Amino acid sequence: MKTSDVFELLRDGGPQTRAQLAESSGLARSTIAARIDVLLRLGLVAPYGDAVSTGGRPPSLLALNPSARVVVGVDLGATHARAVLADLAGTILAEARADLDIADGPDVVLGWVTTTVRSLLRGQQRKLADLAAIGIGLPGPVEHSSGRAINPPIMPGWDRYDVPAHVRRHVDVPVLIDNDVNIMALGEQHAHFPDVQDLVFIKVSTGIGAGIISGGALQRGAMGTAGDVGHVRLPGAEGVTCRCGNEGCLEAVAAAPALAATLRASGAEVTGSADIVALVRGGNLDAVQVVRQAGRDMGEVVAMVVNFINPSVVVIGGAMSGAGEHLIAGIRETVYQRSLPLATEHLRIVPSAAGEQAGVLGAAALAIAHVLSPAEIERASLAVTG
Amino acid sequence: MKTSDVFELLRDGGPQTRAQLAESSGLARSTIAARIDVLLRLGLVAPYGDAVSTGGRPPSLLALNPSARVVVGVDLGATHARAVLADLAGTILAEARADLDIADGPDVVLGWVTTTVRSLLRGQQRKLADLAAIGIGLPGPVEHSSGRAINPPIMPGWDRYDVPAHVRRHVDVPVLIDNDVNIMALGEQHAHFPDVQDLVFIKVSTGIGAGIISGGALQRGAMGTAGDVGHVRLPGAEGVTCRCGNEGCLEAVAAAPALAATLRASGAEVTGSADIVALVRGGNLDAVQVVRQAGRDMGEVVAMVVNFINPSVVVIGGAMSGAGEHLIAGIRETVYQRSLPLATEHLRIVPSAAGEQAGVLGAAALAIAHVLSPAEIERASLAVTG
DNA sequence: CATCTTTTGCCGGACTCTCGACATAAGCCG
DNA sequence: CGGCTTATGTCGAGAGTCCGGCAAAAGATG
Repeated sequence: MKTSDVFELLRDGGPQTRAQLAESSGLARSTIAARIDVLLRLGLVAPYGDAVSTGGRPPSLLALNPSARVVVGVDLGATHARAVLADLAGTILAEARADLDIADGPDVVLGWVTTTVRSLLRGQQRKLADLAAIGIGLPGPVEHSSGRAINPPIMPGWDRYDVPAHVRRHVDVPVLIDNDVNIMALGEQHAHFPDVQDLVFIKVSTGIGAGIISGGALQRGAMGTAGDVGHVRLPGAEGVTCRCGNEGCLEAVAAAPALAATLRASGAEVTGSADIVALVRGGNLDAVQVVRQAGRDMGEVVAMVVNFINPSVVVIGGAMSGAGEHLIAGIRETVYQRSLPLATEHLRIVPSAAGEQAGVLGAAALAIAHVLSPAEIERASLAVTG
Repeated sequence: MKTSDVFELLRDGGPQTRAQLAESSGLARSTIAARIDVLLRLGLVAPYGDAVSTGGRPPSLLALNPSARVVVGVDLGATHARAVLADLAGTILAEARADLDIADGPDVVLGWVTTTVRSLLRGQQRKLADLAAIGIGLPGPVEHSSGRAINPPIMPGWDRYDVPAHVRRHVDVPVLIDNDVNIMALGEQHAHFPDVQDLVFIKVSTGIGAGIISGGALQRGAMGTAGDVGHVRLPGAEGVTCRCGNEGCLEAVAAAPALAATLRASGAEVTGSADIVALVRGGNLDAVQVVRQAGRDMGEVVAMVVNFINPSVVVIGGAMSGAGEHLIAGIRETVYQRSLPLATEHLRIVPSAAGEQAGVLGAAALAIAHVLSPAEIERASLAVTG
């Protein structure tokens, strides 16, 4: 049983002919043909035109068929909900969003999710059977294995609520749940750093959190709460109290509310990260300075993260990342000063290329990873052959 | 091909009868018998006495046979070298150590290693063929896959030196190389926390470093330099310069040299961690206070690590850990104050139980993990059947 | 001591997997 | 257009795997 192996070859080897597959796998052409037949019947693989003939019958190229199935990725934030319909390559086919308060509780929010899943499918003339899985990101600590939020601070009514069960009652497909920052990390990796094994995504908005991909795998920690970088005590920030009850936290100094407060003190009218970003984009010097300083403060923590987990890419995302290079510049300034040369030698610190879509892309990636896992492929191929 | 699966069942299921194995694996008794036969011939499995009869012939219990093969674990420090001969359960059979300067270079140090391997084997009447692998820990950044040290600061002459090749020229067995703190983490996990998937080992002596086991796997980072926690900037330590060139580093405040300097300033005669530990053990109040404060300072960083990677166990080891509960108490004090409740709920912060042996135990564990990996088992069983 | 129960070793047969060969399809070339 | 080259589909044979049954072994039981 290893039709999944053939699939893997095709997946990360690009379009190939049967002969090439036989060559690189060591199996006989006839065996490969049988495997390919299964994958063709599953729709996971499709002909990809003919290659150039070398004098005889032209070989037919085979490639992964991204449109065989679709997945839905859902990104639930504190006050927004976003969903995409994506094919198996992660390409977005349709989008939806709503201003939805997570505090309205599972019934309301998941109700939106299930109706949106159906309407997205309808909008693309896709049948329910085409849907392979749903990935959902939640703004709080999540036990990935059970799909439940655990003591989430901003999600009243969600504590230990069985999200997959709820969704499956309405749409019976596998449902994968993870933390919102984790899926952003996944999304950025999937879409822009497919070959990077060690990536840290830092989300800056109301709070500051990190998603850690190390050794190629998402690191969730013992309780699923890994990635908290907002409450590191920052040198020089003594006396500033944070909503967590301690003082000197990074979040109390460099997250959006703190920057807004600073700017308000000098007369500007700002309430949230959007306003700050607007000011920076408008060239307001105060705002630029404040953001750059926030970058320096964050750099202190990023330097620590770089020393600790030694990623090859650090991605800065979240609402505040709209302030662009100023934030990144501040971060780089500190990181390259404070981190060890060996760790920064090949380090890239970049703004999120996926932007607001990082979350939904990651949720889709989570679903895709499930659907295309060897175990799932084997299960599916058994259903076709048997 | 799945004699390795049967082995796994036996490995983490404890002594079992063939019938039980057949039951839990779903295979037929005869198939299990064939697999067991191979494992018996390999020596990896051995009869483990008879179980109680239920009225007929008593079933024979089978269990992993730890003494089938042996491994050597080597822990190389800046000024010491330590090696153990261990069986496949990680039980130490014989030990050796020497005062050896790593700066003497690969030829001298690895010369000691190879001769020690042979003498350890001779001392236990073991043949060279009984040796299954060698694990070695080096005090610097290591590229695990190639077994080379990369730009190691305290290892002149070792940069990119091919350690496995050198060792294999004299003793032709697989040679696994890793960072010294990483193997300590492995050792502590293997010996005392076999079921823990998320463990951070913090070594405190001349420097401060961490070994990270997350999601059950050692996290080495992109360049193999993960785990550096010594050069985090500490709030309140501004102005103290560190050997790394920055200021305010944890290491410059809480590592052994800093503590020794503080104690010397108040008149005590101390040069290294051993002296400090002796003073603390002797009840010297100054020393106790200094160590406790060092604990608090470290706690600041440990709290950060706990928030970031969310381990279930933090182990404090290294020469300074001999100062015992005072150091740990200081760490706990800060961690439980600074870390998030969810992350500390089930967190244990404990002194290293393996102590000075953590390194060699971990090096042995690294070797054992290689020998007992499914791939290696399959390879070996092919050699027996074919 | 004879019989019964349960485990273990052995063996034939069924099943599956994989291979290589052969026939067919498809395009190139004179 | 017919022969040539190369790719693809089909099929039977061989190898290996796994299962179930049977006989022997080892101890319990009366």
